[in-house]
Amino acid sequence: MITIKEIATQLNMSTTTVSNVIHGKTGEVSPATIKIVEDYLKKVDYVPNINARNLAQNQSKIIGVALKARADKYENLLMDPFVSELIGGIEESIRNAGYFMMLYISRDTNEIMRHVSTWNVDGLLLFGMIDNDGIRVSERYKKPIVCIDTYSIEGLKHFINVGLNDRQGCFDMVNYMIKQGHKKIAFLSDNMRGVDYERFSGYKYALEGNGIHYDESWFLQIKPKNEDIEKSLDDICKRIPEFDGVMCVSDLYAVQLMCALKDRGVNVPEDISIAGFDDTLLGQLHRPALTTVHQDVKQKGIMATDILLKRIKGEKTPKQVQLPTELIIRDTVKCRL
Amino acid sequence: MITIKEIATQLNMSTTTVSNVIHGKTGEVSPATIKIVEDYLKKVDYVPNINARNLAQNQSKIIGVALKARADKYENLLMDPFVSELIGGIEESIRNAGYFMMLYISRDTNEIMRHVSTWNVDGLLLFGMIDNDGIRVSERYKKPIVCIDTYSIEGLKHFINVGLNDRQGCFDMVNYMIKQGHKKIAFLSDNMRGVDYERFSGYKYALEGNGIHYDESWFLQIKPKNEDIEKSLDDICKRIPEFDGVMCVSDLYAVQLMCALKDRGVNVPEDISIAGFDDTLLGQLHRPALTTVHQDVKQKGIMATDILLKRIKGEKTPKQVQLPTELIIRDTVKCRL
DNA sequence: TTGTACGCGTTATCAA
DNA sequence: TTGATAACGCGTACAA
Repeated sequence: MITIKEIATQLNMSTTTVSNVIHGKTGEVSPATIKIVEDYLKKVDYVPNINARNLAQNQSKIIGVALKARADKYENLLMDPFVSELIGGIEESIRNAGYFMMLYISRDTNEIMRHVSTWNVDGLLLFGMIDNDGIRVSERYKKPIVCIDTYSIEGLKHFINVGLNDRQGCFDMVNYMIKQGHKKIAFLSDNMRGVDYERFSGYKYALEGNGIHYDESWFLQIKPKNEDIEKSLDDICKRIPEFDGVMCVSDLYAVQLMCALKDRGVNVPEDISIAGFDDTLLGQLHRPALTTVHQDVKQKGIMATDILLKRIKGEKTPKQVQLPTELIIRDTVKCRL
Repeated sequence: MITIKEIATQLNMSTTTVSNVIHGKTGEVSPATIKIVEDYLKKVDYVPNINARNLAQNQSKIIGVALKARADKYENLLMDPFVSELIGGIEESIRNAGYFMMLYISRDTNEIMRHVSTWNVDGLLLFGMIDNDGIRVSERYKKPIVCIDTYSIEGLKHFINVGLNDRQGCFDMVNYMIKQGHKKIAFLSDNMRGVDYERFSGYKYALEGNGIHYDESWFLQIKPKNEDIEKSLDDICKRIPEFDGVMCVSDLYAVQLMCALKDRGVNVPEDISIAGFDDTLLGQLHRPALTTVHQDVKQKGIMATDILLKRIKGEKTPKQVQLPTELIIRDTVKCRL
């Protein structure tokens, strides 16, 4: 770990000169000196001490990526294919921009804030915030923040959000199902907040637009925690005969449901149609292949990161981005006409 | 962002006293002062500047997690369920130990080394290293390093490795297949190095132990890159009639193969038996459910992190860990007797 | 029990 | 074109 000071001593010059060369301030240095310094830097394989640099410049070159885990979900958030694909896109963007990614998962918003201020991150990417979490963080932390998939009416004033037209996506799919002759369509989710609520709204809106009356009993609740999932899937399967189809809030749930159904001798799509949302690997690698609402998850991560980086540089960006969805018609919704 | 100096001024005392209280060196400070300082710290919500602290102590509290991506694989490494589950375990362990995780993905070992020295990470977790990559890094970087799933005869002297009894796992599975009446069993993989080679060895050893002669043509090569995968799967499917079963090097490939087969009207396990390796979500959520070799991926991540943390603290640890495998018999290998 | 002063490695200002 | 020197915020030896 050689330092600038040491290099300066070795080369019999000042730290300023060395530093100038390192930063390409060539206008200030004679070509001969530049050459000498550059050669020496290469020879000793100089690596700047990032702590010293950050201290001097009051920056960090770190993008904090904070995922808020929900208490009622899996212990391992990254196992959700949606999350891992998102992180993949984010990591790539951060790296390409010459920044560094510090990943932090927590159930506790306070912990996240502490983490963020400790590292004095240059910007923050937030996922999994519900209700006022995002606002709380952005009020406390004055650096740029971009949320992903956060719905909050008040929040719109406080933070930038990169989201999806969730409502439209679900609306389109349910409309499609109705056009294929489905009438009694259930909605499967684990909760009714944020993204899930938006998707639910699109679902309900499509039903109503086609003169189908939504009944509360059409909401099928899955409990994703390890110890509850089997039981809740069993309950759901028992109710399946009541319906023509199920709109699932995610591919993961759609596939879990299809497995449970198959284990009970129920055939998809002959006995019941299933639609998913997200278009992850899980649905693509299922047979029958899952009919689903596509979103470009990786792109979402990239876009959120790009906006954040622009904000860090002080550039203008949109305050809200809503990515489009696309219907992917595969084999789990059957025509019942 | 209040500093110690400022607090000291406000409270009319020295920075040393404030610092001492922060670090719980209470033996040196009067109870009254402690109270005053602690209250004030809470009031202003003091957060230490980590850069200054790290600079002064020449540490970082960061664990670097470097994934080496292979050029011939997917662009998005995290999409592999195995990788994301592993990272999930690692992140949890790092966080619980009060450290921070900096994730870095690259195809270039040099880049990884630069990243590591830049941040002066306290320890390094390495995944995806092949051949001498691990050695190169550990020779250059003098802080503790733990590799995950790296095979290298020379490497054993240089670095700690947390791995799996890959050979035994594959051996057991192929043995089981043979006992179920399979004779011509192919091996599906994308390469023949590291982990894949070990698994292949177990496969071959099981064949030979049962008097079955392995022929080179039994190696089925899949090309995982987006643009090649369809073609390579097509080629593989054409060769399936030659075999009784296929031992796949990963669940991911097993599931991809099963989808390709189903699309071509080939039934698993009636027409051909398929076995996987890893026991990820993908195989669990497939029907027929995948018969596979289980490994506790999350545990692998946790164990690697724990060993690294012990090394950082200067404690003794084993140099090599080999986690066990377990056969998971589900529905994709049929009895052919 | 409390305070002074310096070092950590870098950047930046200003003088030479 | 180059060189002193002062910050940046924290930790700590040593002095008071």
